[in-house]
Amino acid sequence: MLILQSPLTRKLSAFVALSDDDLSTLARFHRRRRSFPSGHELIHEGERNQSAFILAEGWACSYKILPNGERQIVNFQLPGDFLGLRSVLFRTIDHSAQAVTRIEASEVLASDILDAFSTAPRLATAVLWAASRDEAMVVEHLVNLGRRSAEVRMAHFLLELGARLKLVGVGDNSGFDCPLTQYHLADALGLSAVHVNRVLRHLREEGLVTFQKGRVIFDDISKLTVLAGFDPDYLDQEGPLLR
Amino acid sequence: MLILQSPLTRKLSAFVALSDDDLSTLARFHRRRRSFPSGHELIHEGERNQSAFILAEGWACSYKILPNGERQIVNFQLPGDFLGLRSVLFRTIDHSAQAVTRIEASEVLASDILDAFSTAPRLATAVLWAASRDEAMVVEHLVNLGRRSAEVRMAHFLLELGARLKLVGVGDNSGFDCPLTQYHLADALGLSAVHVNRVLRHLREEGLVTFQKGRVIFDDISKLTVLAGFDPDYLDQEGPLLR
DNA sequence: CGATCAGTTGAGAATGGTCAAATTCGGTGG
DNA sequence: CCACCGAATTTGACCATTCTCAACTGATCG
Repeated sequence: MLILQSPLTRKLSAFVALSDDDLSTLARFHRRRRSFPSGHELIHEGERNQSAFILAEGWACSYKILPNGERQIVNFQLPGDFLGLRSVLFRTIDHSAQAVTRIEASEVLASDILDAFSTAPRLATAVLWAASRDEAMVVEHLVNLGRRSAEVRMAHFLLELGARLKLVGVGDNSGFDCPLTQYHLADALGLSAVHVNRVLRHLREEGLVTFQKGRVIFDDISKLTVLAGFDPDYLDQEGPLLR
Repeated sequence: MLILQSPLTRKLSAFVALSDDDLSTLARFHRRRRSFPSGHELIHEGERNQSAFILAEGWACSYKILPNGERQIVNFQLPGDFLGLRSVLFRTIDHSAQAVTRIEASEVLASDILDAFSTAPRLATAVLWAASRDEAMVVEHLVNLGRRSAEVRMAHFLLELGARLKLVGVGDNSGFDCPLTQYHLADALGLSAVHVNRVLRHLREEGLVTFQKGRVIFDDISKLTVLAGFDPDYLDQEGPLLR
């Protein structure tokens, strides 16, 4: 039994009860662990045979660049999340990913993952679960972009980030430390940086949230939750589904 | 060796070379095949222990309804696509899905899929691949909503739909039959139905695409592709990745 | 032959974008 | 400690895209 678990192991264990064999296979994913500076691009859109990464420490984001140079951030990754998992199953990768803060990440080769799948089927199921959870977040983000106003969009985004961080054990209902700039928010929410600033000011003046100096403070989380139409349970997992 | 393959089998075979065992496991997914009328809701957001479906014939869409009653369509499903795959791995399903046309679909229980995973690891990999392909489409859609103008968004959407249908063998570069209403387009693209109408008129007047009477005609597909910044290859798979 | 639903069009309003110019803040070198 | 630099944030004025409301057309169907 391992005492010190990686964030990924902790996450997957919340879904499936993993055997010792599964755990040691997972441990092998963490051999090539390295550190990358803030801003470093780990995954390059269009690259072939790109390997994936498991984030162990820090924040990252995945995004696409449009022909006109604009950027759309698809999601942010926190410790325990995969980076570029789709590159394992596709010849070329369809998005880029970069470190938001200085990060620690383990490189995982496509063959590592595919081999693990054939020998450890429960692990395969667990990884599919993790991928589904990612997709659920992307879907929620898509709804956010398609049908919510800038203000509600921002509120929803900050609440979701807060919920994710709470699950990982960082931050609580009062707020969280947040290394994102207003440009990150703009690129994630499909807004201009100028408008992000105005929306943040308005939310602050209404006494709902404060985003300043690398910290998000939920001044009135219940009002904010109502405004955003946010379901606080949607990422929650009430104990392992598979035993 | 089966002569008549299901659309799903054909799709998965484009990615992994499936053994006869895999194929017969896959065939078992198609026992409970049924027909549903246009508009029927097969998957209900918030439901527990919801089963999934494999679409065999017709078009469907998955979507979320917001507190204010607005709808955001996340994706359209064509023959060979899964409906509600995430319900297999989550206790409650986070979106709804309904038939756009009259459809034929096979109900698949969560246990069918999870059992198949433990006995047929290649199939597990193939399903993860299909899920990743779905996610790639959702990501592209997200970028569409976040960073493209209504006109470019529409152009991109119609080209993508055309590309998917071409892969399935329906339609070609000249156009395709399309059962969607302008309301479907509005709910998918995050626009009002009124604006959808204006955008379609403009694209038609510019001689780029015509969307009328259940048919999409690419009047000038190369100009349209440039306008949309569309990569025609992004869904393409050049022969099986795993042998 | 009404009723209904998808599609069309116009006018005015609102949301969010662009451009340009401050201002603040965290370093960094002297 | 202080002056200075670049990056991030803030604000104002004006503009563009898209929405809303409302009315009208045309097809289909019982």
